Amino acid sequence: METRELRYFVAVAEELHFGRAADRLGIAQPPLSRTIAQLEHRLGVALLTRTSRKVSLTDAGAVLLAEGTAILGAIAAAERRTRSVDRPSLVLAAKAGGSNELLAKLLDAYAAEPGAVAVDLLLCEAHTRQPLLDGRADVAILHEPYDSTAGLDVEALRTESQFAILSTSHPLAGAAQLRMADVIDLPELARWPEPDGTYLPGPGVEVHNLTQLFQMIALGRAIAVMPEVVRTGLLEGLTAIPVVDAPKVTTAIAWPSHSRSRAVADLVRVATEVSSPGPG
Amino acid sequence: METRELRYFVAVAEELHFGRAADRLGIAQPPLSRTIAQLEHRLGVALLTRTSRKVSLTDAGAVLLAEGTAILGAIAAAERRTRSVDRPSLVLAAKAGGSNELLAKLLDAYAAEPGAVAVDLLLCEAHTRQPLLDGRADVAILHEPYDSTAGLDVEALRTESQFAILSTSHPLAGAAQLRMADVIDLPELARWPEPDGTYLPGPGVEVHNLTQLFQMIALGRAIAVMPEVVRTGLLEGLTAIPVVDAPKVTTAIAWPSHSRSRAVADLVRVATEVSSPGPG
DNA sequence: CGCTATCGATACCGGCCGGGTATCGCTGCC
DNA sequence: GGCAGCGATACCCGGCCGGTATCGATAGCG
Repeated sequence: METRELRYFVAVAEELHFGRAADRLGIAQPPLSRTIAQLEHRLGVALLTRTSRKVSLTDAGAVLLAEGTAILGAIAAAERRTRSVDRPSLVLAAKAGGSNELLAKLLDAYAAEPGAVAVDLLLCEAHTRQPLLDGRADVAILHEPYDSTAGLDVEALRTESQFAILSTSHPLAGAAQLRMADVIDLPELARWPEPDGTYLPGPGVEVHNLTQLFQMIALGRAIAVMPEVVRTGLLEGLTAIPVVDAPKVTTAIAWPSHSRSRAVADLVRVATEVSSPGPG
Repeated sequence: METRELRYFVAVAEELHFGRAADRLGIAQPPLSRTIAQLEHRLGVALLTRTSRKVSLTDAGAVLLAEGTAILGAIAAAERRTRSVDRPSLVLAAKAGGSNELLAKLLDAYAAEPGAVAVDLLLCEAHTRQPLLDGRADVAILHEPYDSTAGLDVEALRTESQFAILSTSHPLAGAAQLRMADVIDLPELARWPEPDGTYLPGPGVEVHNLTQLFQMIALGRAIAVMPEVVRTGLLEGLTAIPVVDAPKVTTAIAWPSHSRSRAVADLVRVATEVSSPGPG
């Protein structure tokens, strides 16, 4: 199976439309049809069912789509990592607006290490997992269970309970504490994008970063349940109320499991030291 | 980067010889040289340093070799899994001769499940990780910390302490218990292959499966430190003595982290049920 | 019920690229 | 210094990839 075939198949499987997929790939539609047919022939399985009006995935196609996107990400990652060997530097992916205090401590402590390399920050709107998988980042700060850690090596840094963030004018703003049942069905509960960038259907506002979320909350248009850490530096007019039965959120540092980089190992070690209780 | 380029590069990087690599790939040497040069040009990095007498890897080449073999394995896995979607069956990799009792219970219990599919057993000489990565197996039984679980999802099944296995005529055979310091430097300590099939240098006998190991031990040519489970059905003339400070060994069931197979999920659940304490 | 727009498949053609053979240039060795 | 081994280069050929033109099927519509 060639990379080209995989790229073409993934494009069609995502678009479910040969014309649009060909467009996205920058080629004409006939060679695309032919390549997919060849791939199916060689695998001996139908990947797509097509009528002249509709294209859909078979079970086998769904499997190949899942594995194929992972493989294409791994290839992109391999290229980037291979290219950047000679200029040692580290890209750390983190969520914009989140965990800033931990991040600052980590960067300071790592910079003081002997043999520290330059650390570039990749601030992501939401998910830090994708850049890790496709090689745009070497290490990522993420939050379980919100972010999936499948296929990554992970070191937990700290665990926090969660708070409801809401406008001080919200009816629930006076409560001393809340339970998930109090908030889970509220129509103003903000919705985050899924890893693929789409939103699950629902009533709440669609937000794609923390700044936007906080503005929405301040305007009384949204509420959210978030880890304790975002309380620091909360906007005027917002309040945080503990949600006692919300699942604990673990802030963790993650890296590709086959990473052999000295710099990554150092950064992870510093991260655990910085976040562990005790002096330092 | 195309799969073909990656295959070619990995062949050269492993052989460190263009002629042999071309031979292994079934092509002539000139197109191989040309393809590698193109790859280097496109990546903008030297992957190999060649004199007319010797080929060696650059740092960048070492990175690409590591990532490339993983990618090629993933591609092979994707093909196999895609092909076998329509004929649901499951391949379980296990070490030949190890954990047989657990294995039997697992297979029996799973077969009794509603919706169980056929389970094929892949009995490996040593490492069950590789067949999992390259798609020859869907699930594997492995032992931490002996086997690396990087990139896999793992469910621990049971944890055991370790025993020294030795001939009854061995000088240490009479001891009630041992410590690692008693055995670690013994010249007859058997050596297992690394994941790549090679052996680390050392004095001990090179063994590649349990049967062979036990024969060597019975002959007084070797000793080994192994999990408790191998005591059941120990050969005549062998004895097992607890090594009190040896690291605990965890038997675990592992599967590729992006697996979405119902059958795998069922098998893992049954495995945890079968191995958990209590009735059943 | 037929016209039409849409969409994937097919037919066919041209250029590029991947693979082959022949050969060169370099290097270590007897 | 002759020779053998090895990778690079030169050059040719055929197949495959991508393009245009067109077909066949189907859903929507009046």
